[in-house]
Amino acid sequence: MFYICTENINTMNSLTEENYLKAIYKLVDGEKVAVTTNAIAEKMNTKAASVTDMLKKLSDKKLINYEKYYGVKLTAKGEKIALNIIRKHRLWEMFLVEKLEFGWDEVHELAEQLEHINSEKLVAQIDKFLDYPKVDPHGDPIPDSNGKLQIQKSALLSTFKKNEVCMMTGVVDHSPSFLQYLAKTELTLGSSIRISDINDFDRSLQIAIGKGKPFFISNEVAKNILASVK
Amino acid sequence: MFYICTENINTMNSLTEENYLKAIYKLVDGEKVAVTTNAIAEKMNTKAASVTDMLKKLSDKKLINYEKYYGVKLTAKGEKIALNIIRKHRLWEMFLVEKLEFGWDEVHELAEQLEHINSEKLVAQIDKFLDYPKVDPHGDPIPDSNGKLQIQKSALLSTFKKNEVCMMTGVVDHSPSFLQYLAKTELTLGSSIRISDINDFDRSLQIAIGKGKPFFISNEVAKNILASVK
DNA sequence: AATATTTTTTAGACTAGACTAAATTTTATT
DNA sequence: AATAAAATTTAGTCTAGTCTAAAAAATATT
Ligand SMILES: [Mn+2]
Ligand SMILES: [Mn+2]
Ligand SMILES: [Mn+2]
Ligand SMILES: [Mn+2]
Repeated sequence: MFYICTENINTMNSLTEENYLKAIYKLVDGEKVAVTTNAIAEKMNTKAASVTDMLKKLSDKKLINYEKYYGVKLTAKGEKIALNIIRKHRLWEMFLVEKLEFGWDEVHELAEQLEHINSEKLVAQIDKFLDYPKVDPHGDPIPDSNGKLQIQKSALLSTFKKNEVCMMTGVVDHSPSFLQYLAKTELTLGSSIRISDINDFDRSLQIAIGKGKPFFISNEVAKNILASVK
Repeated sequence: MFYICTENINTMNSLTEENYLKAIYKLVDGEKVAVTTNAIAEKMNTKAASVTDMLKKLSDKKLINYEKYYGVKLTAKGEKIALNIIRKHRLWEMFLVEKLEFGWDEVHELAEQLEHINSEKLVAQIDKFLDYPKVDPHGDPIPDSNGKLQIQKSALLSTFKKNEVCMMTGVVDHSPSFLQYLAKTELTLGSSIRISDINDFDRSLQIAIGKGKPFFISNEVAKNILASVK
């Protein structure tokens, strides 16, 4: 049993407020625990005192439930706004990669700007233009216009066993350097990965993509790749 | 003889600073006169006192030449920044109309937001995606990446004579209501217009588009349509 | 040339969002 | 249970951008 927010979320929230809501959403990450002031401060690259100020404001606007010294949770409305920003972020990333020849390693910062553009029609049309994609260029799911999110059940590539075959569905680390590294291999979203060997000592893997020739990846890399059983 | 700015314009200017520069550019409008504080205040929907504050700041940044009580002119660098914002505005309008099924009457406000997105590559790719358009959906010229503007020599439709044939190249009034009115007629950019009659009393026109049947437009409308001799 | 009007600038105050330093509350350790 | 450490909030300050009211300069009118 859970509640759905039917309120109009197209109210005026500042760019800063939107970023705080998004940060809180990402810190909650499905778990039901309250998010701490320090965690938000770190994520937002700001100081705890600034966060406290903003929490009061968001609380006044009924976008979060805030209890002093305890922590903070998004209200249904706050969560819906956060999901809408994430929706826009991921649609823009998809647009940049699919239509404007951007690499998957160079879209995030730009999407951080574009996600704050305020136009329902624009989002709807971009969505249509891309033919309603379900995931973004990094394999992250795109919330629908109601803020509903398709949860995908993937596991870290490092948890698969020898001779298993799986499909790459996403990445954990989104840093340009990691994405650029992957771009130099055959590891892309949708790749069929066969684990041909696992090194007992360092947990590094020998893998093969489709019918390609096998190559090595470190455990560090394998821990940052998401895959689903085929 | 005139000077070209070769300075890097990709410095950090706030959204507000960008809007002031654009407002000043539009108020200069080719003429060499200085722009007044009150004119800027009116265009920016703000008060003269606020304008004075901003003029000091832009002057410190060497983006305008500001003399107290006299008025203000853009420096070469200030003008280049203004033209770059206008370039982005018009490219975004074109993108919205050409690729996302927006009407020409509903893109301006959205472009006011999008023009402040900061990414050289994004602009270059949108330009390429649109196949390097020369004019925006309203017939306004799109500055190139160096800030060079193709000046088009058009005249008001109200200045043409009976039986003359011309081509519609743009609009003076950009308001949604005027654009929506035009959208209901056959008057669109590129339309071949023949002036079949001019009413002496109220200067209203009887015109025909291509081989279409003639219809009337008021002098008020004719004064807001730009056309070039065919 | 003197005076009135308009335009522009200055002075002082406000808000959003940030910061530092100090106070308070919570949590961990003895 | 007392004390130390960590987390959080409060208090006070700062900047960008806005405002109103008053002062100063420029322009128009007599
Ligand atoms: Mn991203
Ligand atoms: Mn992404
Ligand atoms: Mn426009
Ligand atoms: Mn336009």
